[in-house]
Amino acid sequence: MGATKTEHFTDKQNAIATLAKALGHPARVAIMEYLMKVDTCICGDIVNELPLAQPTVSQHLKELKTAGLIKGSIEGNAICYCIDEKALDKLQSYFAKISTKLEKKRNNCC
Amino acid sequence: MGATKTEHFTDKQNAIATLAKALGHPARVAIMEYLMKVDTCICGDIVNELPLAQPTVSQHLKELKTAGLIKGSIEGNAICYCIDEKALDKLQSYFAKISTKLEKKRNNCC
DNA sequence: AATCTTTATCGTAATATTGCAATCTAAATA
DNA sequence: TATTTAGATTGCAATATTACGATAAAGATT
Repeated sequence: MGATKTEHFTDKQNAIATLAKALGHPARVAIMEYLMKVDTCICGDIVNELPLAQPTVSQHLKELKTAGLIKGSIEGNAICYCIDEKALDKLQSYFAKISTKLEKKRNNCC
Repeated sequence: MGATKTEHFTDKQNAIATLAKALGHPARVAIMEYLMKVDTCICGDIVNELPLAQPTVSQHLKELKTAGLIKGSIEGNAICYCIDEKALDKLQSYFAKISTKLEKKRNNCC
């Protein structure tokens, strides 16, 4: 088939999967890291930072935006993209929670 | 094309992307959560927990294993899967670091 | 207004992913 | 040894992703 059976899983599982999937490509990780690095949100320039053609970068940006990881506001004829902290907080607290749980168990197995 | 240009990105970016990609499917998130939930690592049963056929689950397990998120040891004619903490630690510290950095900047933009 | 600049969208080719039925493998047990 | 059981592998169909050339849209600049 090829289509994910999202309806069989919980909303939370789907939400985490969506965020993780959005970061499941090195170009998108690179974009996030670039947006982190520049102190104020830079407009444009992302294309020059990446070894990919402009339409490809635009597509990756769209996916990050759809997933809620970044937001973009129009700034003249350029667009100002920056990180949406809410989504990253979700991921951060999710993995923090898991790490805490794992700590408690301390290798009950394997 | 369709093939990711991994060679253009840093090892670290590729590593994070690989881990994120592995969690980019709700079934795999569900598997991880199930392995978290059961106190000791249970052998088998994962198939019964998921709304997917056995070959499909087996494939998802393989992907999680390849990404380094879980490890499996043979236990008689069953297999004992459990979470590999190292990979989760990587993700946890990655997002923790990002969150700290974002905190410092406090919405310089947008 | 004509042109430039920046970003999005369309169309398409190459490749990857998802899912399952059928089948195989190997240890366990009858 | 024949059978059962747990899990992997194979093969295939449906769908998704990745990448880019060509082109469009819209504000900026000349």
